[in-house]
Amino acid sequence: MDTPERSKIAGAPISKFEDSPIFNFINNLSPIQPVKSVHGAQSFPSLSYASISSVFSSPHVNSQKESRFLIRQPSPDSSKFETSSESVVENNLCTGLSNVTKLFSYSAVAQEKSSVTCLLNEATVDPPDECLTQPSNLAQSQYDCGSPNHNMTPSYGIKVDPKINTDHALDELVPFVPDGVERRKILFATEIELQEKHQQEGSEQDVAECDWEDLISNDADEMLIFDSPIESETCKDQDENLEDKANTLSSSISQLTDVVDIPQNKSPEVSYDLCLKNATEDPIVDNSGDVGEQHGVDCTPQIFSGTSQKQAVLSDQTQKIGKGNNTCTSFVCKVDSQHHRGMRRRCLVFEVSGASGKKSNNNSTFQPSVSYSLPSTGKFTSEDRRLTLLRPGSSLSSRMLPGIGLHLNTLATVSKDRKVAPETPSSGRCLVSMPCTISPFPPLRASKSLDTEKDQCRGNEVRDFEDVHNDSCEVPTVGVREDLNHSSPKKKKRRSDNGGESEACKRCNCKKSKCLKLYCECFAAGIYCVEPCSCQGCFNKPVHEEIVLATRKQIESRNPLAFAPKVIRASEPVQDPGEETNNTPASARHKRGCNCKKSSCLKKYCECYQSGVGCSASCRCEGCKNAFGRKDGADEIEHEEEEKNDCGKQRDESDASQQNAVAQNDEHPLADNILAVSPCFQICSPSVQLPFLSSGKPPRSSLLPVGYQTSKMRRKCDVPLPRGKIDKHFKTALDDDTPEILRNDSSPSAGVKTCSPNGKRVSPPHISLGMSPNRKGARKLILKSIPSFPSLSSTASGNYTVNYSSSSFGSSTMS
DNA sequence: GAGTTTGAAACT
DNA sequence: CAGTTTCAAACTC
Repeated sequence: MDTPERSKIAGAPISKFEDSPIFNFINNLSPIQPVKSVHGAQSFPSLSYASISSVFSSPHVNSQKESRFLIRQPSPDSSKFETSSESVVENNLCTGLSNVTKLFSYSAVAQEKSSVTCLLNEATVDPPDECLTQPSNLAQSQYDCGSPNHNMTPSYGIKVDPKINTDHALDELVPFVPDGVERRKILFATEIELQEKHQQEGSEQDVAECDWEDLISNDADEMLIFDSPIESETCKDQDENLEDKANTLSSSISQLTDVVDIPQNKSPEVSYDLCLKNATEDPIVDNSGDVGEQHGVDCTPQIFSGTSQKQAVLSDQTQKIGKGNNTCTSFVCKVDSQHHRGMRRRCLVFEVSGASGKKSNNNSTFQPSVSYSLPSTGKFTSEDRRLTLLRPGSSLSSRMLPGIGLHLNTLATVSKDRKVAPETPSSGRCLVSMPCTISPFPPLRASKSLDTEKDQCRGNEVRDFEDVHNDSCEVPTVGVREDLNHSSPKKKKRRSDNGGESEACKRCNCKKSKCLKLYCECFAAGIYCVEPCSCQGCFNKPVHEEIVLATRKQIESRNPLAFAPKVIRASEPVQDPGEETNNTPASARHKRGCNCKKSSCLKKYCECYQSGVGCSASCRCEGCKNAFGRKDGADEIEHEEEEKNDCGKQRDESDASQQNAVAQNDEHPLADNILAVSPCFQICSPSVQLPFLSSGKPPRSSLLPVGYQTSKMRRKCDVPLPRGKIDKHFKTALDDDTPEILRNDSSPSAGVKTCSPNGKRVSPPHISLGMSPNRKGARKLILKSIPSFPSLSSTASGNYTVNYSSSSFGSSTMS
């Protein structure tokens, strides 16, 4: 907390670090050379500041997540926890160890590459408060790890990661140890020296740093509140119980650890150093305990990050342990119990982030739920986080992310590489959630604040994703930050919540479909049902992933585009990056069109209206009065009749799109992103502030699949729209001989009609999954939805971030 | 909160 | 492909 401690950390710990095998391991693992680490150390203080801003500026999802995980990961010390509960989980995950290791290594590399520092990443991810808090944590951990530049961070994280060390990387660790220690020593010494110099040189900076630290310390204190002795005790008790249960399982793990010869004694120190914040702030907390908790916490994400199968395995293990019913839940619970402290940390962080530090949730109790300010349900999954971040009703709300789910999951499963958000399965969505999908949205939101309630809701969803994503990937996005600031840790609310938000956020309420049919919004959106859902007999949960996937497959077999976004963007991707893409919903059209007869397309019964798009020729509606664009071509909204001359409906559509775009472009980052992305994105990004949206949640389908534009619609109007921007977009779109899907997903104009004239889709390849790299749109999709890297969620998130930035910024930033 | 309306999804 | 049924959301009271 206090700077003095910091000094302590900087100085005293060194020996400990050196001694710790983890340290050695980290040193060995980190591709980065010690020098960098030193640099990082120096920069660290300053970086912390800069990082915050920088974070906003540039989100490096990958690095963040990874860094965060790495950082948080407890030292091997907590042999108990690790061996017991975590070890079990880890064992299950063992298969994934290699992956994890790769990820870490990858992350390390990526971090090096990425300018963003770990701090930044986390900062971005975490709410401002969190940032403050984290800095202390990170400061230590990260600091130790390396410069904020990230150079060291990755390696550090890797090293730190007890799991890897004990479980997977044992072999690797052994060899690394020797060098690492000395390196670390040198690095730390250098860092210390540098810091001292730095302090001397820049008194001002120091002051600023001190202030910052003070702030952090303050925040930390608040956060620490959770760490009250009582909590610690309870946690300990729980931990003991868990340990007992897990002992059987852990025996094998302990053997592994023994083999590794990781000095537990030292490990605590290391963990302490790493977790400086906790340790410093919370003297009460046992180092080992902290470590263990951290492990648990940290590990969970990693575990989750693993494939669904892995998750399942984990869940099984956790069940054995005996804590939660659901795999996710159980796992989470276990983690919580075992790693209360760690959870607390995390929770604190999240809370801070979510609540912007406001809420300390008060959870006098230690339970993670509390710490996360999660839903009372006790689920801890990403959803919870999402909830906390999300909704709050506050501007922030968070993300929907959770949802990202199945489809996302599917994608994830398809590309195992993407890993899921670290989140636990409990939150199905979160767990399953595809980090990738998530990541993209956050930026959107970030870029644009969601004003409308629905938008918020969507935003919440998105945020959820973000949160999840962030949690896993910790993408630093300005928007996220904003959200965080605004967001209260409150759980996301659904329909129950009043106001548009509630609607937007609401989940399904299926009673007979088991949430395995398109009736179910969650399922249709490709996300798992979450707590907020009031569905009955729901199978759309991570636990039933197989069923869900099978069902999904079945449905897709009937209709390949069943899960594709229902709305297609009319506007094409802006040729000029500078120009705004008219991604607005208005420009979009419903893939199949509506069939309204009584609602006149003026109510949400109408999918077009619900999606905020005008009716198109594909609509079979009667008495269309769609405010977003009539089927006949007359736009209710400020349609410019002049322009209509060009192309009847299309023109109208385009007009509407333009107008809407003009009005909404900024407002709806979603449109772009969403369109580009998959339905999942839709969920995430509902931020369009359409009137209806404000009142209600945007239909998940509302998001346009990027690639699909109704070719018919466009072709009908060969003539470019009168308006330049739109015209441009459309031109591209119109030109398209190439399949629209391929052309662009994200691009507004690219929107191709997914639907056949019949209204049934022409099945374009799944957006998320495959996309030919050739096409811009496809490429974007790939980037967004699919993590290029096989790596865990972090990578995926990173990809998304990139996309996001591009999409949010009009694709100015290219992926 | 219950009931009705609506239109998509699913089924035949 | 059309008609019907089922379903859940949207809406109303």
